Amino acid sequence: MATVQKSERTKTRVLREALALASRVGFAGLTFGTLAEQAGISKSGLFAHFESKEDLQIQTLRVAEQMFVERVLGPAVKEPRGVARLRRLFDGWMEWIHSGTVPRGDILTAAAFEFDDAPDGPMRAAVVEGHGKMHGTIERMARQAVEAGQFAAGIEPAQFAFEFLGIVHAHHHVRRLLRTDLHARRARAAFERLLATSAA
Amino acid sequence: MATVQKSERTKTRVLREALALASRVGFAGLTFGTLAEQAGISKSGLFAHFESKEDLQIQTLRVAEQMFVERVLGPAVKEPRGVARLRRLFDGWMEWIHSGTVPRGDILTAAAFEFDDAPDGPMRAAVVEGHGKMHGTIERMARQAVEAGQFAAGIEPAQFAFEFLGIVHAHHHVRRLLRTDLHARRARAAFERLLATSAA
DNA sequence: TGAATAAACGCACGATCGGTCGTAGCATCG
DNA sequence: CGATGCTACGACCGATCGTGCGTTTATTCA
Repeated sequence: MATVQKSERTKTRVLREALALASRVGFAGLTFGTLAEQAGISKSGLFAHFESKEDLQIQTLRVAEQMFVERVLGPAVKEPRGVARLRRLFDGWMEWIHSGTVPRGDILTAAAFEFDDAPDGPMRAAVVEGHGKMHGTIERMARQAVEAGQFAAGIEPAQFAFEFLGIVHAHHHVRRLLRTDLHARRARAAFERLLATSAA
Repeated sequence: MATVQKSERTKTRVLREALALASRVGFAGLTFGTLAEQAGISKSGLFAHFESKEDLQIQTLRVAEQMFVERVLGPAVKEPRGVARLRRLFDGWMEWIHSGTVPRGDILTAAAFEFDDAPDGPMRAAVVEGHGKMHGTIERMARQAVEAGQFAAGIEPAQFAFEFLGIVHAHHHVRRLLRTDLHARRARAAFERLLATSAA
């Protein structure tokens, strides 16, 4: 028994450091050398846990996704279907961006920007898959709002999802570029306008 | 006379190659080695024209900006003030993204994504400055639309600019991530909705 | 044309990258 | 307790990065 292997605890700790590091310098800057230094482990020791840099990146991304689900998506789906759920998702996402959890903003959005033009590979595939899942989730929520009669019948859920993600990404980007939170209200206003013009 | 120095022509040619290269692999991937190879010049020969990598990046960015002004901004400002001008700007920008001019989409937007979280430096400053100019331009156009009575009096030009840029950036990003042009109509629909809800 | 100048070159540097290998230490379990 | 196997280590490799240096080649101008 006692399957809480020593190795497993080390790996968890290393992954936490990896997430922190990636959130500061991006996934491309997540190198074995710097991670080893930060985690207090030797470079070659890392290879006992990750078989390649790509593997390290993907596992780190998974950790981030898991945190996003716990802190943003989970609370949202506890709300009743429709507009309330969409609102909670947006609020949670904005909070996630501003929280100290991931200091430089939304690491998942950052990864999407980083790898949108990368050559094909497992990491890019993982990012694309994550984007697809998120898009599908928002689309489903929008459809439920239509079915509940909260959104007009003519509203296209996919169009709604595109614009929803666009607002979140725009906020993330401007925040990082200008290093100010002043645009949070712009994003919120855009979201409210999106909701208003979708209403039945 | 004949002040069209040999060097100047070489530099122009090299910069054209640099722009093509950066549009394929990003500004970070714009290395002296690969550029030298592509331009048919030696690595050290490049240092006769660019004193550092940062210098090379900035000069390449300037070339791109100049092209953007010629092909997108110029035609737009020939339209009458207000909605017509904004429409032309959007159309031109979408065309610019899809044109073969810069194969991988809008290199200026790409640069903004690449450097939004970079450490301070001349290149980041240049990108921020470019974003500020663009934002200011759109804001001004929106204000003129309000003054012309085409937009409602309550419309905030800065909010309009934020959402305009958001739509363009979202399109650029999704296009690169999913490698399809299917979302051009989503961007257009979002833009039309933005115009419609801004109308007087 | 010849002297002065500028452009382009080959070469090499130190740093850092992802990754391999042989080995020593320590946890795990019979 | 003692054997086994995983964890972590230090040293090292080849490639590539940005960037100097000293020299050769090409251009410009008197």
